[in-house]
Amino acid sequence: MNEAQLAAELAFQEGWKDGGLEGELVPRGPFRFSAALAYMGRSENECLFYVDQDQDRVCKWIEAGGERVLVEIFGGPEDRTVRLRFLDEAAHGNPQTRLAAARYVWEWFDLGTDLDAFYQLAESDLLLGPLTQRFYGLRCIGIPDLFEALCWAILGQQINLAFAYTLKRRFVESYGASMAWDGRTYWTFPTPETIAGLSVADLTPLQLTSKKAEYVLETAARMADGRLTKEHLLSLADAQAVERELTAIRGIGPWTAHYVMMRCLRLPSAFPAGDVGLQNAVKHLFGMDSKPTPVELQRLAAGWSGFEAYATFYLWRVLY
DNA sequence: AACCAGGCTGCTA
DNA sequence: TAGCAGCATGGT
Repeated sequence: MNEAQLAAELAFQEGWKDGGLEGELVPRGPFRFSAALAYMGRSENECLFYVDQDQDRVCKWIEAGGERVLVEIFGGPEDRTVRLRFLDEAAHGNPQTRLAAARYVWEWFDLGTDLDAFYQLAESDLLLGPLTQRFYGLRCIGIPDLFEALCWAILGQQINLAFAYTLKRRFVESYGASMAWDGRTYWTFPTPETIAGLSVADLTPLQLTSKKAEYVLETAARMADGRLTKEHLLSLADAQAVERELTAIRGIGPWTAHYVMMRCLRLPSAFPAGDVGLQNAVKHLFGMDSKPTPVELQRLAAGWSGFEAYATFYLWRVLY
């Protein structure tokens, strides 16, 4: 573990209050649980967690520490913290399981990042300033599992988000694990081992293109045999090295690499410059009559140095 | 009913 | 190095 990772682990341990059947995560810096919930409820078709807008909570069957636990996640006092309630018995006598699940949620909600520095930068930015007020306390909701992050990005290439969610649902419901609770079915994302054992013909019926099927299979094979791991990517020296490593894989281009760096590896300078959504957000906010080019976007982003990932997430939030 | 969608590969010049 | 066709299908 390097210095930054050690600091992050210490921050988590400070923020996690285990109370047995329930627990609380206290984030660093500005945070509003409702901002996270609003983002997470953007698709009715989400299959990996269930957002209950009426009751202000999200439920997920979390895979952590070698076990799976069903967790209810809701806001704490004044919307400022995240509370966890462990619903099934797996976690009840097991502090290690609770710790692992809490660590997952901490990472998922990016609770270790202090937004103050980003907000300070945004204050003098024409584009970001208003957004940080509009979405105050919003964290970059992530995808802690590397295989899930890569697959989601690959599935979502060059199609609209609604269809991407449909593809993900078919993929998960075909090859993931499930459990039923309170009249609802909860799913975990398929493992690389499971997917690596498939062929293109198993995936095209889900309406993946044959190319996407190949990309997903290749990614699964690399993760199943250990050539590709999150730990290794995190150990690399800089973002460029990570991008090189990821784009060496067929089907993973700069957009997918940066998407994963942003939502899974949490590299603050990750920036999917060619992203259509990003272009549309900027076009919309500036009232332009055509989309900015990637070069124009890069010019804009020059002022966001070190915070490109958060800038991107806040810009995306405008659209959905 | 065109046109677009949170791109990538592989081929040209 | 830069440009571009092809992919291939659902949403709006």
